Amino acid sequence: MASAFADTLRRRILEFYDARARDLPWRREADPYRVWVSEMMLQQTRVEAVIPYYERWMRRFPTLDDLADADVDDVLREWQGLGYYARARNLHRAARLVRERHDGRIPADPETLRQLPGIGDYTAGAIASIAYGVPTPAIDGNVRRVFSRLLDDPDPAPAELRRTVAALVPEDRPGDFNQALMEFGATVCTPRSPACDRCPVQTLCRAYANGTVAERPRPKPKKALPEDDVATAVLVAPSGRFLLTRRPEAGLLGGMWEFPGTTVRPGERIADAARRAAIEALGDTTGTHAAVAAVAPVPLGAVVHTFSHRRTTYHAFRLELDNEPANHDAAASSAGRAWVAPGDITGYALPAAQLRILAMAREDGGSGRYDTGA
DNA sequence: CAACCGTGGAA
DNA sequence: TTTCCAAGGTT
Repeated sequence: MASAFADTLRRRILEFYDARARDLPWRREADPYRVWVSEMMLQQTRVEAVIPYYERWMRRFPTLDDLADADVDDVLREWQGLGYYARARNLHRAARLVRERHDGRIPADPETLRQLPGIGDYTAGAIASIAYGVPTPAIDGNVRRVFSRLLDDPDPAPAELRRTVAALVPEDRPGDFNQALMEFGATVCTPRSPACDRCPVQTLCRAYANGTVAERPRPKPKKALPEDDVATAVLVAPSGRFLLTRRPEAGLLGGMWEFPGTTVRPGERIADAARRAAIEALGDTTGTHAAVAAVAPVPLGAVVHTFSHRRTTYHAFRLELDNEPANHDAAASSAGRAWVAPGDITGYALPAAQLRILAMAREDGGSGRYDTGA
C-alpha cells in the first residue's frame, strides 16, 4: 500500500532528522570503514559511550589496512572498557577477510556484508544504506519499538516488520531514513517516558490513539542472575612485576588479560583457591610451585561485578614471591602468560573488574598491610 | 530458539 | 539500592 501513511511517515521522519539530527563523529563523512566501525561499536551500546572510543580508534586505526595489520592484542586494548569484546575480535578478523576476499573494499551488498563475522541483519543494512546508499532496511531496537507503537503491536514479528520497513525506505535517502528512525527512537520515542507531546508522527500512532504507548513493545521476562565467587591472585615478584594471564578466545571476556583466578569450589577456603589459581597459572615448567605454596595470601578486598548474564564476586589476594621468576620476556605473552612491570600495564587489555582489582592492589601498596576488605 | 556475551548511566 | 537496558550477533 503506497498509502498516505507511508508518504506522511517518510516525510515527517526525514524532516525531523534534518532539523534534529545530532552532530555525531561518524556522520561527518560516509566512508564505509568509518560507518562499519561506528556500527560495530554501537551494537548494544549507547552513543555517549561510543563517541570517545570511536575518536580514539580512528586515530589509532585510520584505515582498514591499519586495522588489518594490527595485532589482536592492540585491537582489544583499544576496545578495553567498551564491553562485548567479541565485537572487536570479529571486526579485526573481518578486516583481514575483506582484504583477502574482497580486494580490500568493504562490500556494498547486504548479503555479502552479512557473511562477515560480527555483521548481522541490522549492521549489514546499516552499512549498505548509510555508506553506499543501498535502499535496504536497518532494524534495530529503536525501529522495532517505534513500529511496535505505530502499529500498536506488542511484539512485531521480525519477518513482517522487515517487510513493513523495507516498503518505507526511500530510494533517494535510505541511509538518512534509517538513521532518522533510530534517532527518533533514541531521542523522542524512547523506551520510558516517550515525548509524545512533541512527536512528529503522533497522528499516525495507533498506540497513542489507544493509550497503550507505555506497554509497547511488551517487555521480555527477566531472568535471575546466577552468582559465583572467583578467587583472584595478585602474584607479585620481588621486582614488582606481577603475573597476568590471557583468557581463552571463546566465551566470557575472550582474549582479555586478567590476574590469575579460579572459581571457588564448594567448601573450599577462598585463600586456598587463590593459591590454587596462582599455581595453575604458573604451569608445569616453573619451579615456583613450592614458593607459592609457602606464601600466605593477603586479602586485598572484594569486587562485585555484574556482567550481562551473571554476577561475579572477585576475592583478591596478594601473594608475594621471595625469588624472581625466570621468564620475564614479553615474548612469553604469546603463551598467554606475562610478568608485567607496573608501568607496562597499559599495554594489556583488562576488563573493568580487573582494573578495579589493580586499583586495590596499588592502594594496598604491598608488604605488611592487611586490609581484610569487605 | 534460548542462552550467552560487558559496561555504565539513568530513573 | 535496584532495575532497566542500549544503533545486536553467535551458537
